[in-house]
Amino acid sequence: MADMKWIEEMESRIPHGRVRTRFAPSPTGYMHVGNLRTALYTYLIARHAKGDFILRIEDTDQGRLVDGAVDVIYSTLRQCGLEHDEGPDVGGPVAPYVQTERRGFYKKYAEWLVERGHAYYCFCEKTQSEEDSGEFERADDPCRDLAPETVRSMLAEGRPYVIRQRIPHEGSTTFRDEIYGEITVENSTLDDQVLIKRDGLPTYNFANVIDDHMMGITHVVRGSEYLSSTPKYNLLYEGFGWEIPKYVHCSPVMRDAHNKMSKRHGDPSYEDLIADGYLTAAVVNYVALLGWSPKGEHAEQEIFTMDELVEQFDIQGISKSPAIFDIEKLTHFNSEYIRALPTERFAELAGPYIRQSVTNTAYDAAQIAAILQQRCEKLTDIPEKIDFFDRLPDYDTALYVHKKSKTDEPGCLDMLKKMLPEFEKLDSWDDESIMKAMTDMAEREGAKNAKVMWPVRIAISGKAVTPGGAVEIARILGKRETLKRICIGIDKLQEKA
RNA sequence: GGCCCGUUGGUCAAGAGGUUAAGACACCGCCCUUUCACGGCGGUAACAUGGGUUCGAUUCCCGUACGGGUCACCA
Repeated sequence: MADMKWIEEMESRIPHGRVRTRFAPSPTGYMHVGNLRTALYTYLIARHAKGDFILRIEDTDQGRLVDGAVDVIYSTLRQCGLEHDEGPDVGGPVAPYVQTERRGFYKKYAEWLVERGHAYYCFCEKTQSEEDSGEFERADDPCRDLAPETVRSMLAEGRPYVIRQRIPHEGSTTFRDEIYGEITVENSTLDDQVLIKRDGLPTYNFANVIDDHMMGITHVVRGSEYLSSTPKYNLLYEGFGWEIPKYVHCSPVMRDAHNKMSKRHGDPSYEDLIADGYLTAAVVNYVALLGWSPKGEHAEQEIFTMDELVEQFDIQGISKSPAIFDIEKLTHFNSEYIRALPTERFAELAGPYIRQSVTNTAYDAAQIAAILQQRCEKLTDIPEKIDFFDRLPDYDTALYVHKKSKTDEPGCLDMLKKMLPEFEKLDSWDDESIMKAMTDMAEREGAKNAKVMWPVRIAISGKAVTPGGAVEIARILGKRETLKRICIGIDKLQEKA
């Protein structure tokens, strides 16, 4: 007999009258980009409607259990600004929020569903070969129409059983997805899926329906792989006489035209991207636009704060077709975010990367950060861009000739020789003085500024491409080191000549 | 294979019967420039396909092709 008292008690706890969404990850130890996007959309739908965002942990797959995996979920959501209103850590009106702690709930609902005629006990023993060959067709299931007293006695005997959903043989089921619209399928294509397994635990599909209902979820947001099981969900809701939630099925995030993003194929997870030097805000912004686009006056906007996303997000803007993850476009977003950072904040983030290659603390990290910020696409680019500070430049590979021939090799040597005493003469070593020494020289020589600055840059950095120009680099290097490097450059060029 | 879904440039995408078919990334060119970058300007590049419906289809309908999903006592 179904425990109606308990069910009524549970039903009375369900919040009504507000939008409630849930993110229900399985704790795997990392956050897929696709999962992150689902979490984001789920969060945005709730917040946009001033509703509740709930975190539920689906940890029933003990085989996949990973230590500390739940903490990864908490910290990722926190970093991304997806704060939940209810969840295992903060509690809430429909606790518990961890599926293993809800173990006992499902069977009670399943028993009730049996009484309502939409599920039945099945005592069939299936061999593995029958299972594999699909020999047992749903329509054939002899338990579907067992007499009640037979069922009672078999139960009393302690015969093992599963509980199956009773799906009508005739007719069709129509459900509405907020993105895909109305979808109708023939009931004959649906099978009497197992709700409660032989071990008494629910199947994923059943647990989901029960949890979503018990938690008052109004918008079920999930991957499109669940589209084909949705008719069965609908039949379950109908069988219980419950209000059907709105479904929002999101197409997958792909690695290429054929495959989903996956850790297995070496595709980056959220934490991999962060380790690769991407900023959380850039990742979130990019991912938001991967499968969703704003409408109306904001249709052209690409950079969004979380508040703006909450304001603008609209289910109508979610795309039906899969989107391929494009690391180059993410990189573009990242450089936009890096450039927009307050200088102190960038210095803070860049510090560790700067020290990876500039170990000499005589060189001020803040000054180096200042020349880097506008020219850095991701944080991990930093060490290689500024490796010349610690190491003497490699003049043998340095380019002494500008690709557009603004300067030429003999001119370079000449110019370095001329600049050496000018720099030596300087009393103060600041941008203005260094610049003036060089522009004065250019003027005297009747040459373009580049004719002077190019060889100096090469001599002191050994690179054709540097963050900042000759002036900034000379300033940070200091007068002594700058002079030393120019002398070496002169020697090298003379050797070559 | 059955059922379901999808298909606009290389990628993300706008478009809602009549548009020179937006915009962004990437790429190319020019300008600016103290290199690169940034910025500015410009360029290459798309409606999978065949039939309808219509005065008119990227837009609506049907078929085909291609792609994806799903057909577990996994989640």
